[in-house]
Formats: sequence, C-alpha cells, structure tokens
Amino acid sequence: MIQEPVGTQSSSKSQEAALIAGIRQFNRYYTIQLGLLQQHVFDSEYSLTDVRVLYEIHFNGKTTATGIREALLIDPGYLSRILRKFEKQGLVIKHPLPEDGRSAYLTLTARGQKLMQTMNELSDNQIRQMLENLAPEERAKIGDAMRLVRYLLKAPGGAPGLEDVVIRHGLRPGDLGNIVRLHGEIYEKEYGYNIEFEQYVMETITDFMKTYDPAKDRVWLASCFGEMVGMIAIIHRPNRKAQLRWFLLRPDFRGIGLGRALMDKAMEFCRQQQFKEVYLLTTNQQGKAASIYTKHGFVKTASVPETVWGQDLYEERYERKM
Amino acid sequence: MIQEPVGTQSSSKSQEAALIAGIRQFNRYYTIQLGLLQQHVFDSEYSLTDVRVLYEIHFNGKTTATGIREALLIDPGYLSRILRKFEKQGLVIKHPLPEDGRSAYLTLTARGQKLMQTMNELSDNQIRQMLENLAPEERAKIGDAMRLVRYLLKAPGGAPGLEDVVIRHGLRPGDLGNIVRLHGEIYEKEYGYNIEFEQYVMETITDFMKTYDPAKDRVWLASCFGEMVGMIAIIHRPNRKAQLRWFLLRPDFRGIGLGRALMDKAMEFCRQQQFKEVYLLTTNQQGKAASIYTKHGFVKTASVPETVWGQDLYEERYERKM
DNA sequence: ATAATTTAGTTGACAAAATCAACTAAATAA
DNA sequence: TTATTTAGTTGATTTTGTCAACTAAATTAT
Repeated sequence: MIQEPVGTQSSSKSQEAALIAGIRQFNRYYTIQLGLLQQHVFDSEYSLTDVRVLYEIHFNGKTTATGIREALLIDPGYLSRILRKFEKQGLVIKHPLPEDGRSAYLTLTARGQKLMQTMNELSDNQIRQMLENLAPEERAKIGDAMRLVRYLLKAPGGAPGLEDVVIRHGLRPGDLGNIVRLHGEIYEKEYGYNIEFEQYVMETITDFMKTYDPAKDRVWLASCFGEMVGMIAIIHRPNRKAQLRWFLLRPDFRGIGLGRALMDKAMEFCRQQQFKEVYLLTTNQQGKAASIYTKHGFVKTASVPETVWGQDLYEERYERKM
Repeated sequence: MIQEPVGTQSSSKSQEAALIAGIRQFNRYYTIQLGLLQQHVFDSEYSLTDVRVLYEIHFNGKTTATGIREALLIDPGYLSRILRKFEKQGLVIKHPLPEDGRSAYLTLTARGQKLMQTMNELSDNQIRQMLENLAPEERAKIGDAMRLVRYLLKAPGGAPGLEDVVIRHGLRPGDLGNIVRLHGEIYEKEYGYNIEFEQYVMETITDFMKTYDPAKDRVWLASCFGEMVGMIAIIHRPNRKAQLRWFLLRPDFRGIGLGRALMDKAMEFCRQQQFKEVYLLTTNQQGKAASIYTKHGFVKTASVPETVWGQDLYEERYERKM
C-alpha cells in the first residue's frame, strides 16, 4: 500500500515504469487468456493467418488480394497460396475486375460464410466463457474499461461520439455524489475553483432534494464507458416557472451534439409540463455555455457583479418563454 | 445515443451481444497494436515462442523443461530443440538436478540476461510509443482500466490486495462528491437505503465543511485502479474530543486489512492531536463494522431505537479514550 | 503509338516453426 | 525385481512463412 500524502507525488519516472510494467503484465495475461499464442484457431484446421484472411474478406465485403495484403501485412506469395486453397475448398470466389485484368474481388461463398459464422460463434463462446463467472456489473465494467482503452489509444472509430453516450433520467443512489464530483472536478480544471465550489454545489443539491418531486422535476444524466460525462436538470418553481440547473459537460464530450441533446430533452420536458418560463443563473465566466443558451432561445435578462470563489464575476440570468 | 429511461432496460441478451462484440473489437485492435501477429519479435532473430521460453526462464528463476512446457503448452520435442539452440548460443545453462538425473534447472547466462533486458527495453519502448500522445491522466486511466480487467478476469495474482490500494488524505475537488457517491451506492446495495440516505450524507458533509480545519480534521481516501474504495475521517469536537465519521469500505475491499489500515491512520492522527476521546455514531445494522470498532478499543456507550430511512433500528454510540 | 516502368498476382525454391511418433534413461510403483 | 511412468531427446514430416524470379495487365514517359 502506497502512502501518498497530498501534494507529494512519486517521481513521474518511476510512475511511468510502474504503468508500463502494469500494461505488460496485462498483455502477457490477456494474450494467454485469448489463446492468441496457439497456432490453430479453435482446434480447427485453419491457422491464425487463414482466419485473419477469411475475416478480412468477410468483413470488408469486396476486397482484392492487395487489399488483404496491405491490411494484414503478409507476403503476397503466401497470400496467393492461401487464397488458392480457399478457392479449392469452396470458401472463396474470385470475381475478375472488368477494369483491371490483373485483380479480382474476393467474396465468401455460402460455405465460407457458414464457416465464418461458426468461427464467430466459437469466438463469442470463448468470450462468454471468460465472462461466465462475473456479475453483470463486473461485465459492464470490463466492457467499459476496454472501450475506454481502445478510445484512448485512438483506435480507428474508437473516439466517443454521441452514439456511445447513454442518457437516462431519474435519480439512483450514487447519482447525487457523482453530480457533485463532476462539478467539482470540471470547475477546478477549467476555472480553478477550489473545493468550496463543490461544497456549494452540494448545498444546491440538498436544497433541490428537499422539494424534489419526480413528477415535476427531472435530472438527466449522460454517461459513456460507465463514466458520467454530462447532465442537465429542470426544477419546478412557483407560477408555472422552472429553473434549468447543473447543465454541464465534460470538456472531452463537447462539440459532439451532447449539449444540444440534453437541452432538447430538458425543453421537451418543459413543454410537457406546460411551464410558461424557464430561467437559469450562470456567470460571465461560463462563456461557451452562454452561446448554447442563446441558441436555444434563452435571453440574458440580468447581469450583476459579484465576488465568489475568490473571483470577480458577473452573475447572469437567462430566460426563455415557452 | 441510447435513451434508457429509468426502470427500463434493453434485453439482457442483446446487452450481452453488444458486450461481446465490444470485447472482440478490442481484441482485434489490441492484438494488432501489440504486433502479436508478427512472427519475429522486434525484428530480432527470435520467434515469439523463443522469446516466451526465454522469458519463462528469466521470470521463473529456476525451471525445468517440463515447467516451461506446462506453462507455455508447447511440444516437448520442439522445446528441447529451442533449448539446445539457446545453450549453443550461450544464452541458457542447464544445471543437472542431483535428485533427478533426467532433469536440469535452466538459468540464463549473463548474455541471456542481457538479451532479455534488451527485449524488455524494446517492449517498454513499444508501450511508451503507444502512450506518447496521451495526457498523464489518460495514461493513468489506461493503467487503471487494464488492471481492472485483469483483476476482474481473475488473473493469477490480479486480485487487488492492500498493496494495490493507495491511501491519501486531504480533500481535492471531486472528493466530496465521490464520498457521497460511494455512501449512496454501498448503503443501497447492502441495506437497501434509498437516495434519501445519500442526501443525508451530503448534509453531514456540508455541516463538516463549515467547520473544516485541515489542521484539526482529516479525511483519508483509499483508492484502487483509480476508483475510490474506502474512507475514514476524524473531526475535532469541543473539549478535546473527536468524532470518527464516514468509515466505509467497498465490500470487495474488506478482509484485506484496509479497514485496519485506515483505522490505524485515524487513531494515530488522534494521538498526534492529543484528543482525549474519540466517539462515533452508527446503527445496529452495521454489524460487521462494530467488530472493527471494538477491536480498536471502542466501547458501546448508548443504543437508542429510531426509525430512519424507512427502517427500524438502534442508533448506537461507541467511544474510545485515547 | 511505342517503349519503359510500375503494379497485381503467381510460382518455385527454401527456411523456419511446429508436430508426431519412436526412442533412451532415470525415477517410481507394483 | 519387474513394470510403468516421467523427463527429455531424436528423426521424420508437415505446416507456415519468406524470398526472389517470374507473367501479364496497367500506367507513365518518350
């Protein structure tokens, strides 16, 4: 157990060494786990290279030999022979290209597709077996962790988009703390606010919970890879008014339409509830958010100078008629 | 983007399919990333199997051929030849066993160790290259994610122990929310408390923050794989007394000595601060925690029946003279 | 338009990696 | 003492992968 007092940190060099050692340990373990070091895949008559070639044809629809060669970085002569074997076995068909007499598209025959399907099922079963002793939430954690790794390593197509984000509403145990945490972390990073701000957010949530009515109030939470990445809330107020609060996106999830998606949900809810007016309070520091507000029909109605969190700023009020 | 209203869930079957597809996607990406599909490791004259054998000898200290064969699942004849090659190249030495004339311990020569070191450096560099475009916190996330996967898949030696846990004290932005979250999640899971309990925890923290004095109060946070897994706090009270609060461990981190480690830190702090008495408030529901309290010299001094969080229970007070 | 060059893929010769079965010698069990 | 098992070796062979020389179509240069 490492004792790491606040402010102190082990040297970044030894930190890096530990990280690398951890990754290598993972690699060793995981490659064995996957059976990647066996030469015959799933005890079939096909080698790993065979299967990779088949998979490439299956996955890429129409490819030429060169396409496979470039994707898998294998010797053209070797590939040529593999393809001839597949052709002989009735797994693959060559369709000569009209525009290039040297090349041919490759497609799987029905038999090839069936083989591919069997392989896929075996692969799925292998993974299922790997997961079988895990609780559902542990499985979810593994899935999230792998997606996160792939995304961070900039896997092709791995960048998180709106399609990776899950939005839900309603409050479950753990949500309140998570909302507070995200505010604390983001505002520290972006504006240098200290822990007093997080404390303030906690108080606003405590206030909110005292009058929380699931029928009239709603909190939406957006998460990705199991991490909370954004939120928005609508709170009913007297005289058919409502307040928009806790609109926040993690910086790396801005610009993908998530803010708009959250705001749309909030506004739709306001219409359903037949609120006449929605208002929100912010500061001039949150400049970028302001443009989202105005884009969604909010108008600045007040701007009052104030000193909070050790910062001189203007508290602003935005309103929107529904 | 998936809309997942509270209470509704996509079928567990399609959920599983998505999880498996995600894992396979990770596997495909990661095997390429690692260059596992190349036959010669790091453009050296050694094959992947060669390197695995070398690594096994290096890592396991003293092994016999059978030990390697069983660990790597390779043909004994093949291994025999590989070992002879290594011996001829002066990488490995056989030390005949006195107690068994058939076998021999295998050790690396200085040259073999040097080769191993070079390989390790190349492997480290490969990983370093993989990480080079990442921010420090992203690197940490990858390390955490991989350790989590390994742990969840029950990798040998992957179960988290006290040595995987980092304890720090002091409050940073994000901590307050995290403390609240963990309380909300654990108490829901273990005792079925609803979100009102989380709200209550938030209020206790708000109260605490109003009088928080880093010199007299202290909060310790334990985390593992980047996740908060436990905590404890000492709060100064009038008359040289102190209150112990928020002593909580994630269930999967109990029984490894973490509770004791946290309690030790708390008690040591109390001695340093020269508090005369430490007390804590709990309920009879938290039975297991009680035994930790008594083990650390706390004595039950009060037990009052109460109805909170929709539960009939006894509020208990424990005290310890310092 | 023709020649030179490049590209896509094939083939032969080989080397390396891995497997299988038959074997030896030491250790253990009957 | 004999039979059986275990640890490791060796020979024969297959599978897998590499390299270089080749053909034919496509592209570029002259």
